[in-house]
Amino acid sequence: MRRSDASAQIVATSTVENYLKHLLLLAEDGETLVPMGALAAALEVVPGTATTMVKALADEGLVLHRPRLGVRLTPEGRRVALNVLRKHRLVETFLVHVLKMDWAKVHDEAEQLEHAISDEVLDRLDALLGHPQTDPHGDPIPSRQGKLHSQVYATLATCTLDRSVRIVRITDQSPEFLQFAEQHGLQPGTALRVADRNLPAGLLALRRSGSSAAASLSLVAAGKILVEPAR
Amino acid sequence: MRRSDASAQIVATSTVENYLKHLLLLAEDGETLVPMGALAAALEVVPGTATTMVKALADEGLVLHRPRLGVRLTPEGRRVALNVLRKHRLVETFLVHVLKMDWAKVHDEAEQLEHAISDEVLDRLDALLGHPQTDPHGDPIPSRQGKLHSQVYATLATCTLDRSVRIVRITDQSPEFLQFAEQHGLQPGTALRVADRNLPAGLLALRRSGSSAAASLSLVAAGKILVEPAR
DNA sequence: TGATTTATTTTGACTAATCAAAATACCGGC
DNA sequence: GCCGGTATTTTGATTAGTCAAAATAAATCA
Ligand SMILES: [Mn+2]
Ligand SMILES: [Mn+2]
Ligand SMILES: [Mn+2]
Ligand SMILES: [Mn+2]
Repeated sequence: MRRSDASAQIVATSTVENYLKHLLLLAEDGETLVPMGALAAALEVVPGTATTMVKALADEGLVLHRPRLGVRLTPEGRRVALNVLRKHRLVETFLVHVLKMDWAKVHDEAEQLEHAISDEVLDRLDALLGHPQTDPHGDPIPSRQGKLHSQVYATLATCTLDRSVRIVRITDQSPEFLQFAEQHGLQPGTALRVADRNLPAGLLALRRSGSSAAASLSLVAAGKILVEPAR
Repeated sequence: MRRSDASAQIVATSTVENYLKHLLLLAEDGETLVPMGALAAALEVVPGTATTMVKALADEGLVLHRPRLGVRLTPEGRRVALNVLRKHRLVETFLVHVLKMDWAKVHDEAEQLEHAISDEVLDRLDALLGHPQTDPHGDPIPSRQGKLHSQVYATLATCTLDRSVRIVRITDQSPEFLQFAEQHGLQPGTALRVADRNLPAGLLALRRSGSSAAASLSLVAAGKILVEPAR
C-alpha cells in the first residue's frame, strides 16, 4: 500500500534522508549523474552498501539508478532532500545565532538534529531567526518552497588582485578549517583584498579592509573561500 | 573492548535511551522492580521484545533483570536515563517558551529530539531558559547532577474542599487531555478551589480564584491534576 | 492437590543497514 | 581484439530491533 501523491508525506529513515541529502550536495542541479563511488565516499560506507541502498531508493521512486553510470534524485527525492538540507542549515543558524555555539561545531550537531525536528519546528525556527537566506558558513538555505538559490562566486584564489571583496561563503565545513578561518577573521561579511599572489610558492597575501593587518594563506585554502565584489 | 568507568560516555541508541527513560518513569525511586509487561506496554512493544532487550541491557550493566519478577535500573542506567529525561523536559520547555508551540504537541516532538541533542546543546538550552525547575506540564527537570526532586502532591480529586490551591502539575501528557486542560485554564500556576465534590456522580465543581466562573470536572480527570496549597 | 489462567520467556522469522570479499563490467592502451 | 586496471555490483554474513506463536513458570482457584 504505497502512497506517492503530492499530499502524502514520505516517511524516510535518517539513513534515507542522509543518502538523499548527499546526492543533492553532490549534484545540486539534479541532472548530473553521481558516480556510486562518490556517493559511497560522501556517506562513509563501502561502495557495495551504497549500491544496495540506491537500488532500494530507486524502488521507492526517490532516485534514478543508471547501473554502472551513476545515480540522481527524482523530483520527489529532491523535494525530500531539500527539506532535510533546509533543516540542517536552519539548525546550524539557530545554534550559532541563538545558542552562541562555535560555528566549527554546529555541523556535526545539525547532522543529527536535521532528522529529529518536525516541519512545524522548522517553520518556527525560520520565523524566530527572521527567515535567513544563508547559514553561518554562507551556505544558502533552501526556501520553504524548495528553491535553492546557489550562485557561482569567485574565490580568494581566483578573484582580481587588489580589488576589495567581501567573503560570502566558506565551502570547507571541517572543524579544523573553520577554526582556522575564524582565528584569522575570515568569515562571511569580512571585507578584504588580495594584495599579492605568488603562484610558484602557492601563497597569497591578504589585506583586511580598514586595517593594515596582513595575513598569508595557501592557494588551496584560498580556493575554499568564496567572495563577491565589495560594495 | 567495553568501557564503563565514570568518564566514559555510554553510547546508547535511541531505543536503549527509550527503554532506560521509561524504566525511570515507571520506578522513579529506582528500587521498585518494574514488571516486564508494564515496560513492554509503556514502550508499545510485545512482551517478548522487552524481555530480549532487557537481557541485552543487563549485559551492558544498565539494568538489573530478576527473571519473572521484573527489572530495574542500575546506577549507571539511571544516570543515562536522567540525562535523557532532562533533555526531554528542557526541550519541551524550549518549544513552549521560545518557539511558542502548543503544549499539547511538544511531548511527541521531544520524544525524537531527546535523542538528537548533545550535552553541550543541553547546557546552552538550560542557560537560555534560565535553568527552569519544571517543564510546561509541571514535570520536574532533573538537575545536571542527576537530582530529580519529585514531590508528592495532592490532586484536585483529593485536596481539601473550598481551600484555595494552585495547580503544579498535569500528569496526563496526552494531547487530548492537555488540550482540554488548556481550554479550561487548567495549567500550572492557576489558582482555584474545589467548591463541591459529588462522589456518586463522579463529578466536582471548580471555582477559579478572582472570578465567578465555574466549571465541572470528572473525578478521573481531577486525579490527573496535582495541586499545592495556594500562597 | 490438581486444573486453569496469566505473565514471562524462548524460538524462529523478518527488516534495515552495514561490511568483506568475490564476480562482473567497462575503460584505455596496445 | 585481447589485457590489465578500476569502478561497480553481487553474494554471504552480521547486528539491532522487532513480532508471532509456542513453551514455561507462577499465581489463582476449586
Ligand atoms: Mn544527517
Ligand atoms: Mn553550513
Ligand atoms: Mn524518545
Ligand atoms: Mn512534560
